[in-house]
Amino acid sequence: MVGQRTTRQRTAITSLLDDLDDFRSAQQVHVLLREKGQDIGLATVYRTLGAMASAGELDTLRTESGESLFRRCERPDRHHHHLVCRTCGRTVEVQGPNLETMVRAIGAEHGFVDIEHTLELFGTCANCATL
Amino acid sequence: MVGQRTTRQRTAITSLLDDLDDFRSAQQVHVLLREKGQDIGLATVYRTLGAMASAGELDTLRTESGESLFRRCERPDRHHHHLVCRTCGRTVEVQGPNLETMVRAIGAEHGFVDIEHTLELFGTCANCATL
DNA sequence: ATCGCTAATGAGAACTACTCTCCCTATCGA
DNA sequence: TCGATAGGGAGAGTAGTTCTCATTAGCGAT
Repeated sequence: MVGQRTTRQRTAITSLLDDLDDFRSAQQVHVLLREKGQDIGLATVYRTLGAMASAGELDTLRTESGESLFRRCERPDRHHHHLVCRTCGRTVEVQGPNLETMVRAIGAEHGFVDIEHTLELFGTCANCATL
Repeated sequence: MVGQRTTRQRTAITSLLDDLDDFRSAQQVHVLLREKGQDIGLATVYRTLGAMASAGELDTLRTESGESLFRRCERPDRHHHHLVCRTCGRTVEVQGPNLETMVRAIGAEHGFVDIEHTLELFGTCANCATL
């Protein structure tokens, strides 16, 4: 639950995200909602996505151009990364089992504490590679 | 060589970058140049940094807030990542020896080919942690 | 040296992605 | 059903970056 009140807008946004598999920007979500007849303010879309993301209900990533993308989280419980097909956008959630410890080790080695990291993988999925 | 002509502005920017170790934003570079008496247009700073980056002369990364940072590349030859202090900006170039193979393995496991990845580490360096 | 082609610059407008302000609306516990 | 107040909408504001276009200046040819 993001906030205290269940509004038409929040219901529309969460149900749209439930129907989508891939990452979408706030702007795309806004347009998709409008196409479904749900005319929701852009600010509300940003607010809601931001709130859901920081509540751990959504995964986020940043495109090269600096846009934030959101997607319903499959494994909200644990830290994970994404393998995204650069052709069709298909996304797989992955975990490098050693990655987290490796990252911490690298940090410690250089005297850094409180390490955070971002890792995104981009590739071409089997399907798109054979086309 | 970024372009065809050696201008006062390009000389100033490259020599400033040579003297800096850490990542700086275009805006910071602009201010630093001004402080040195080199009054160079912000657009020129952006253009030059962008050109140098795509020529592989600079490393780039993006902060959480979406700002682009630039730094003279120490090892232009091989793929590496950065461990950046979120307080003072101190930067260490790191290589996860297993990381590259791990990444490829994860991709293969899901049938993805042609894997690229971005990994950045942010932390607090020993110096800033004790303040 | 100097000429002249045109790459490069600078000032400011424009653009993109996002956040904030402020007032109004609507949810939900009492 | 009431009313306190969380939430929403419109549009202004912001930060970072890119674009436009008139002007300047690098550099090969003369």
